[in-house]
Amino acid sequence: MRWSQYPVNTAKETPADAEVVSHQLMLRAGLIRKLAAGLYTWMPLGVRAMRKVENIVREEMNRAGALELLMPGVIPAELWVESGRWEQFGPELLRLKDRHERDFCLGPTHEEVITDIARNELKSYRQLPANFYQIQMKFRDERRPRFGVMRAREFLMKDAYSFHISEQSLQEGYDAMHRAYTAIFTRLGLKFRSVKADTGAIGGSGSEEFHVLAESGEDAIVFSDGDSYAANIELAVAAPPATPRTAATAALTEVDTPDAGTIEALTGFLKLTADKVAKTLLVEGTDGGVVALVVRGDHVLNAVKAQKLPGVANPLRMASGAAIAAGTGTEAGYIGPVGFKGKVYADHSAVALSDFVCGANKKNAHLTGVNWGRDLPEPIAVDIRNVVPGDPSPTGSGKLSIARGIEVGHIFQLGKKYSEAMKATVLDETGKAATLFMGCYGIGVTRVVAAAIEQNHDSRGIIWPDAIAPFQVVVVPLNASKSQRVRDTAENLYAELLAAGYDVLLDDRDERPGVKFADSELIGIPHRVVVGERGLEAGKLEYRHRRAAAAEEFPLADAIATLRAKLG
RNA sequence: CGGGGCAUGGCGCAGUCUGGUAGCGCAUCUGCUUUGGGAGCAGAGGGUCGCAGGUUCGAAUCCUGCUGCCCCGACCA
Repeated sequence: MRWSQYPVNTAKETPADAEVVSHQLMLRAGLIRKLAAGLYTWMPLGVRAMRKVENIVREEMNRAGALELLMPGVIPAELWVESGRWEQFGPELLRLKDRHERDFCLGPTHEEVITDIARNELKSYRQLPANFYQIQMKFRDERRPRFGVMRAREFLMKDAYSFHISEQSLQEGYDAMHRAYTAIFTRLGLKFRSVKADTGAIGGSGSEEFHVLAESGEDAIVFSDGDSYAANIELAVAAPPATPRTAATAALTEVDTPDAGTIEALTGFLKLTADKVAKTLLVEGTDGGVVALVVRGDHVLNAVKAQKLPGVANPLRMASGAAIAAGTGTEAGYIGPVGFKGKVYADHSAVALSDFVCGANKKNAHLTGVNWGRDLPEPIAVDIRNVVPGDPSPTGSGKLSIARGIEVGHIFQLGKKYSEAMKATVLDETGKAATLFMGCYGIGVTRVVAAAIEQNHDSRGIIWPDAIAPFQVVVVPLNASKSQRVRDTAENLYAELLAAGYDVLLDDRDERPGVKFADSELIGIPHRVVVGERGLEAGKLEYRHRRAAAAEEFPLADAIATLRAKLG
């Protein structure tokens, strides 16, 4: 491709409304243009990167035995009513009516459609297992689209669905997808981890997420340095402390703590550390009352864990000011479990406290020297906090660390959730109808592109991994208008690289060297060859990798062989 | 959906408080010079100041109502 015929408008200035680097760089490099909130046009350069990801995904899915198909983006409501999700899904599902006033939605995911296909097309256990996938634009009416294509409303997704006669076959299919995903992200050249995950709204049993590691990632992922344990923070198990609670030594005392309604203010006022404080949070219960959740002052409540507790409303809702007053007689900031009449859950680490501090259920007052069993009943000990770095691994070996990640893939064992609701069965060996076991497997293709940039960039711009780069190599002639020799050499090299099968970009624009260097670095082409009069005098060209600190010269005569070695 | 903020050439902004002929930088176009790290000079084109009302002799500026967008907020590929 010739740059002069390829309208990429690069920008020196960073667009004001772009928050994260990948979004900024994608706009500056002219990969995408915004049409509306969460809706982007992929410009030619961006599409090239997107297609590279897409093709690797396609190849590995095919290699794993999955079959590509393509379902409609617009889905009739009936299928969603049948699965129960027309009611459940909420405002993320964009609903619309056709000219006959019939209800439709824009597909945010395609379990319903594929299950309908499966129940009509799959008749016998002999046809199983089967795995269908598509690569398609999805639409989710996100409550808050942000970070450019990272969380867009319309995005390209690879979604796969597998069907099985048994749980064991499902497990095998799931494992095969895990291997395929590992192969995909490895080939893409990204640093990634898979972690155990909560199944969330889609439902089902086992589930793992694939995260591209990046400082700016929205998700916290947890892994052990002692073994292969890895989970996202929502699921990561906070093990009970190994050392037992120490005996009570202090007497229960009420102290005045004016305006100490936060842990920070309280610890400052009482001159103690937050791990001596029991923080009490009131949440709505299933019976209309409130439930007390107690965690240590230095810990954070984990909503996903808490809302699974018996008696706690799911999804988790913090109690209103009125409910707090009714339940405790005070306001948030001074709540404590002593004398609380409702159900009290406490995190293992809070249960292990002795002589601790908590709210006195009286404004501007706290209790010190509090001890479970002596001053109040033993609470129900549970795991309701986020793990913190240094916590012991729940497997017993090693300590946990926390890293930031961007979720780019998610695999689920759905079980019979959809096949049961939609009556998808096949005949088994005995000729009886058997409900299908299902798995589903997603990769956010457009998000992978953004995540790759998030993980691979510097102050000058994008640094594409070779596998994703829109062009592998850029040929940069310097001051070509002044030199026939530079022009001819660059043209020849360009032709030879094309003939050798490389994606090569020839910067044939009549621009100054600085502009060309800056542009090719901004758009992130990993390999660069400079053709200049200076080098040609000595029969040399110049090569530089986007990550290299300096350029290296090589003989013009060996150009193709040298570049083959560099480009792979 | 709550809370906060912003809408002025393609992009980034000033001008609004205190009404009086719409400006700057980048980008674009033309010419000359320049050419190993985002050039210089000279010139040019491009904006019904988000939309609709209102106040006024006069509104980007004041008032009212809409709309769009951005940021913060516990489930997303």
